[in-house]
Amino acid sequence: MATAAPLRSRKAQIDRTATALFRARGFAATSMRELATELGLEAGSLYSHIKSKEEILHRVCFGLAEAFFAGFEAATAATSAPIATQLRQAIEAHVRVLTRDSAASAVFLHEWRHLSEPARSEFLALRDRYEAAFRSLIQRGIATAELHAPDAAFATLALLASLNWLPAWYRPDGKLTPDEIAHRLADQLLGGLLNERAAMSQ
Amino acid sequence: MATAAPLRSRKAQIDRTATALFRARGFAATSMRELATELGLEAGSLYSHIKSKEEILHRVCFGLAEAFFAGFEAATAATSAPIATQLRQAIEAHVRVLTRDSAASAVFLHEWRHLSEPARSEFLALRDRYEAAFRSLIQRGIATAELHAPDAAFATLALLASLNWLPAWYRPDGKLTPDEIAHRLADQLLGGLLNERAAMSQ
DNA sequence: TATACTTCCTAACGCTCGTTAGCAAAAAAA
DNA sequence: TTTTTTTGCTAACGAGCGTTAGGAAGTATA
Repeated sequence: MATAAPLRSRKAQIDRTATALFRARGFAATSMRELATELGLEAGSLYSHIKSKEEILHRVCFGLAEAFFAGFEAATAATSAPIATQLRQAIEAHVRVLTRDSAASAVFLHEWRHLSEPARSEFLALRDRYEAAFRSLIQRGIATAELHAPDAAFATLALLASLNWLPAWYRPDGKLTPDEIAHRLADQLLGGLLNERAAMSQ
Repeated sequence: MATAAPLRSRKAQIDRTATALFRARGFAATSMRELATELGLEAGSLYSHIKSKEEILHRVCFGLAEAFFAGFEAATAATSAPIATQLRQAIEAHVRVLTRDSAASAVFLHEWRHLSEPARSEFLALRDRYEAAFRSLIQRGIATAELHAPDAAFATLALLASLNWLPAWYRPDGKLTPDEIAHRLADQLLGGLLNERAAMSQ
């Protein structure tokens, strides 16, 4: 019944469309009938491809978690590099994931609470691990005097906060490219953390 | 039928309880029956005090908007003060509103999309005005060379982003008082904006 | 005491929800 | 060509939703 060669599998199409709806209306306020209409289907037909509404949310949330971890690990793979450099690259990697799919990012950031147990707890554990990785990096930077902050945990939260607000205002057709945004954000956020001497080399 | 003197009006109790539920589960996923149970009532009884579910959301969102504006205007009333000082006080005022009622703040930040028109547009207009007020302050700071940033709009978004993530991690029983948090956040966020010379006087 | 107001109840309304069962047609594989 | 897989339909299920009508009991006011 499919007309031409589908660019992506039907399942992937459902995920993409659902992600956009979840972002715009929220998970709970998005109905399967709405999603089906958006895809030109009837509600029941969705279940030939997916198991449940929550399954979609699960895939989106855990898929993005994987992307964030992959970005961080690539950014900090060069363990001999200056901490400030690693942190800058981790920030830019984080921004790149956020901008590559800002709808999925918004869902990742706000809709995870609609996961039921045990997925919800698993998700939060992942998020904590990610946050801890950033914190550890900043702590090491403070220890080596490359960075300067009164409280590493506090600085980490403020840093991730700035980054994670991005999907709320980022527009793919805006005047700044994702890379420019990443660079500027890193500049501004590292500005408050860098030690004056180290700042010269950045 | 009321037992003792109610500390607050029933309506206010409903608002408070609903706010907590809206924050925890989201507006759409919170049912009136759930809210009623939390208050020891039946669902229908709520409607002796309120007109609709959305009316509660409306009150929370617009009430907080008012609080934010009041804080900003008080912080910037001394127009002859250095821009950096005004900005610091505006930041601290914002944080104080966020910490005074972090549940309502979280609802204000995330649940406004469930307002129906025209309330939704009115809300967004208010939010834009508030953001513009911050941006204007920063722009003037750049113009007088008190502040330093490549792009005022960008700096404003990053600044408010850091602040608005606060309700996500703030705990009233944490080790930092609201004032300490406000002060530290202001320190860290102004750090990236202050010109080096002006920084001495801060 | 009579009157009004506040507060809450029970019962039900029309509606939408996520999901399932059973079937059918097209596409792909054999 | 036969078989299997993919994709989609219609119809309906049980449940929960926000909300309302109408009544009753307690409290305050006159």
